[in-house]
Amino acid sequence: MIVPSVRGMKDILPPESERWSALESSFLAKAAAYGFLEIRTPVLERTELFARAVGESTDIVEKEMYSFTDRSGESLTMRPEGTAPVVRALLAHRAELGEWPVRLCYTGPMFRHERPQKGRLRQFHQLGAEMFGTDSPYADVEVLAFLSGFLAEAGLDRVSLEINSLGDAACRPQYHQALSDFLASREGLLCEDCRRRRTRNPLRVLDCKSEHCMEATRDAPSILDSLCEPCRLHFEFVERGLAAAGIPFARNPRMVRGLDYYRRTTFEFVIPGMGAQNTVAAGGRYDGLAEMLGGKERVPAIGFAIGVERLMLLLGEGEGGGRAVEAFFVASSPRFLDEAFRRKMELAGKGVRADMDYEGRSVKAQFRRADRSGAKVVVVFGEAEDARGAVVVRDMASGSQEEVSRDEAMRRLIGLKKEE
RNA sequence: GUGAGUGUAGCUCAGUUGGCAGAGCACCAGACUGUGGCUCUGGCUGUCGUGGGUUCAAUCCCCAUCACUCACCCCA
Repeated sequence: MIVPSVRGMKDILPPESERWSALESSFLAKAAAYGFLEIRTPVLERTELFARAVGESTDIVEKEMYSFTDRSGESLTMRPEGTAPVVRALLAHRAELGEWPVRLCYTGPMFRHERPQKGRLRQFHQLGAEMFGTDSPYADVEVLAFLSGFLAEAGLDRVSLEINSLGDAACRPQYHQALSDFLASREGLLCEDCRRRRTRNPLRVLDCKSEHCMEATRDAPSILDSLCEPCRLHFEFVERGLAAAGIPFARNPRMVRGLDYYRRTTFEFVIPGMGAQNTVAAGGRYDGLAEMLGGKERVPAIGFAIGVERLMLLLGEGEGGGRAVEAFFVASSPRFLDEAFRRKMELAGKGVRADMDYEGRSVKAQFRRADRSGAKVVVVFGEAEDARGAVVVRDMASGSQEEVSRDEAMRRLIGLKKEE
């Protein structure tokens, strides 16, 4: 009985793994072009970090964290998201990271104990970026331009960007109160879930998919109408910036985020008609988080995360990597295996991939394998040529072949690689 | 956490109203005793997810369990 893998955790096999690597490198390259350099933080953090950053009463902290007590009695948690660890690292290494703004990005696995579903796993992966140390809405526009540019370059079309503002400490409480009062007046019309949400997290009611609730909240007060002057100006600046950058977007005053730390700008890239998990990337501004985590100074910040699995889903199978085999060596007799093997190793050392059959199969079978391997040429080590120190080089596409010296054959194969 | 569906050869699936299981593809060998892709011929492979129960007998019925899928919830 083989040991099964853990629920919701998947092996990523070639050639899919090749596409993952390619996606990650293109992300890091794009990030570098915008000034974001990679940070690698531990997968494990103290549970307290997420409890404080993400919010005690969020679903993530309440029931989705992989937490355990380690041998020293400390409660540790496998990170459910990437922002809190990066902020923690920023505060710990403030002096080493240079002047504001500090731009960091990351890639890696995150863990949440949810019921697995299409586009949702227990170990999933994110590409993320965070920009620290400026309140300027230019930062919001920059981060969105980076994200939107990356998604487009990755080959994603049909995405739409939705933006919203959650206000700040000055205006959000008033809005909460206003919304709460409104919902109280409509209590009877709400679904069971929403009645519960009404007191705990009123914003969620606006996001309910139930038709009754959507109807009942049609004329609910909008957060965007309740913003204080600074928040309103900030939001409008971001909108103008996006327009100037040629990035299409839509306001969505009902957009809700699952983490408590967001302030002001929030955004999501969604794919219409992709099923339940239609958010491929999301983020927002979190100006208060550094202080919540014990930072002495205020560090305004904005960032995003992209769901790699969801992005891969959208990009489809694609061509998929896999390294092409340049040449396949056929040994017409087992006594040529040594020679063929030595040549194969020699080519590998030069970065050329050759393959051969080690099992002593018939020439016919070796050719069949050569064909399937996709090799451009087959090199035959045979009796007749051996006396002359030569081999037969066959072009698999055309079927033409000729006899050349072994050294010449090697030179050609190395040349073949260089032509690409 | 809730609900529904699925789980049979490497892959995609069929199947028996309960009697120790099949197809296609793939794979292997052969159809010229050094040469592939097409065609033809032959061949190999399964604890019928796992553990119990009912039965003379279960892959097919019952219970449990695990995994996967989809939806809800929530989120990347």
